[in-house]
Amino acid sequence: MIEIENMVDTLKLVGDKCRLSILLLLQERDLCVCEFVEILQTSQPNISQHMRKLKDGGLVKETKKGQWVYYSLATQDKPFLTDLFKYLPSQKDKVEKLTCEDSNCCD
Amino acid sequence: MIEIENMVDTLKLVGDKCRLSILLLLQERDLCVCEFVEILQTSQPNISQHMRKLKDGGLVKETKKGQWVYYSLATQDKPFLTDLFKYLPSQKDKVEKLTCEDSNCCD
DNA sequence: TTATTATATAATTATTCGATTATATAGATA
DNA sequence: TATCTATATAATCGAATAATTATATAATAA
Repeated sequence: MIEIENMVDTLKLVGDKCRLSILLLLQERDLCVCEFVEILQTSQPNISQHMRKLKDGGLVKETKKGQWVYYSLATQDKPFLTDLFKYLPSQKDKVEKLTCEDSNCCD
Repeated sequence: MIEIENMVDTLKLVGDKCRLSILLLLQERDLCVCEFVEILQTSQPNISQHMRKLKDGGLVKETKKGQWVYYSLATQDKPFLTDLFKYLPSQKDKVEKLTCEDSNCCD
């Protein structure tokens, strides 16, 4: 059983188009900031600030690899989120279309 | 499958302590505005405005009975909400403690 | 009719929030 | 070393939001 206040905090985090998209994308594979920038068509600082909120809320964790920072899902302790994600469309195509993979970005 | 935008709209609605509490309370039984005011310890206009948002978002529907307006859940078409509510504590005790039921309120 | 009760609406205020812009940091490379 | 790249942080701005206060509406009761 989850306290209402804790649930509300998490729902506020996922109740944003950019952050919810980030979490769905991370279901496909770990991604770095520049990849989110490309897929979500927004600025690097915008992504960085959303990632900080998600990290503070315990929804993602980060791993530094050289100059890149890879983010991964940390929602194992929040099965209600996994339930929720099942109702939302796969972002597989978006991750596969990344042009980063063809260039010298993030490797 | 639900569009991300639609999901975000609904998550914004439930990502508020007062509104999420209202929805959980409505799982027990239909309630009128004055009962929410008593249970949630807030003002009547505050409840009314939250109810309007929930109604606009299609999460509740209203039934007028004399001078009272009873609200009920309208989440049959949103199973992901029913899933979510399962993780949250029952509000049965709060509804049962209503002093309204002993007085001339809401009958 | 007038008064009372339940609810809704409008106006206001304070706060929060998402995005942008500018700047800083830290690692990689020349 | 100096420079370039990826990311983070800080500052600012405007929009959205929750709550309060005041007022309106609508049904009931006296």
